[in-house]
Amino acid sequence: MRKGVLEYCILSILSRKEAYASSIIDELKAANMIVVEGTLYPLLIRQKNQGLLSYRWEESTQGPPRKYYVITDKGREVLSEMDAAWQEMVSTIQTLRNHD
Amino acid sequence: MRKGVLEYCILSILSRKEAYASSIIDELKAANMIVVEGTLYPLLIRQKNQGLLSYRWEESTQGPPRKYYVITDKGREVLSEMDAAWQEMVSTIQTLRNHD
DNA sequence: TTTGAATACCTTGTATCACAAAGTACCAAA
DNA sequence: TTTGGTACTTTGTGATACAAGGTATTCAAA
Repeated sequence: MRKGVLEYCILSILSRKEAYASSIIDELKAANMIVVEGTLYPLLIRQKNQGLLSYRWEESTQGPPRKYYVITDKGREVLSEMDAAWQEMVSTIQTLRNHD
Repeated sequence: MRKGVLEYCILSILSRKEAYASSIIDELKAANMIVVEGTLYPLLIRQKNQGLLSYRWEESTQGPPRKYYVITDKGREVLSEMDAAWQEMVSTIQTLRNHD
């Protein structure tokens, strides 16, 4: 029953292109999903420690350097498992919800 | 970001007919959703304390008396809010997932 | 030159929640 | 009267999301 929707969203965003924390927060916000820094930073570190992400530093002209996260092959594997798990969850809820 | 999928499932099940904890677990299991007693009992108590559920005792021929939970009017209201929130979550994920 | 605003990263403390495990209690059949 | 099945409850632990605060860099304005 452990959900991990947020992890799913992060991997999903990073599967399209690399990004740094603040930009991920913006993208989530644009999708109506509120996440704060205190949630996201530890989560990125966790996913990196699990081998799902790597990162590189990049200078910015607008302030301090940015930590760009990149999804790994293992991250893509896990993402596709999460796709399946999410689809199953959606259809489970649908079953429960329309059961008569 | 706190979702409460499990709360949603419980209200959904109880919106069809009253039930006691063990039968709810069986129904969830039938829908491929594993939930254990130590999760469900506190959750039912929480929802009761929030006024979403009430309960009554009923004797059983098969063992100890059962605590049948019943959804309240407020519970039905919250359930319909959860319906909307769930639909929004599903479409948010879809947006993130298919964004290009 | 220093100050402040903007950007970005990180940490700490707290509350909640799902689970494992153990405990309590009732009943019927062997 | 003991055993097995059913049912409810509690306790302890780990994970996680959040609020709040802290550190550090850059640039522009005072």
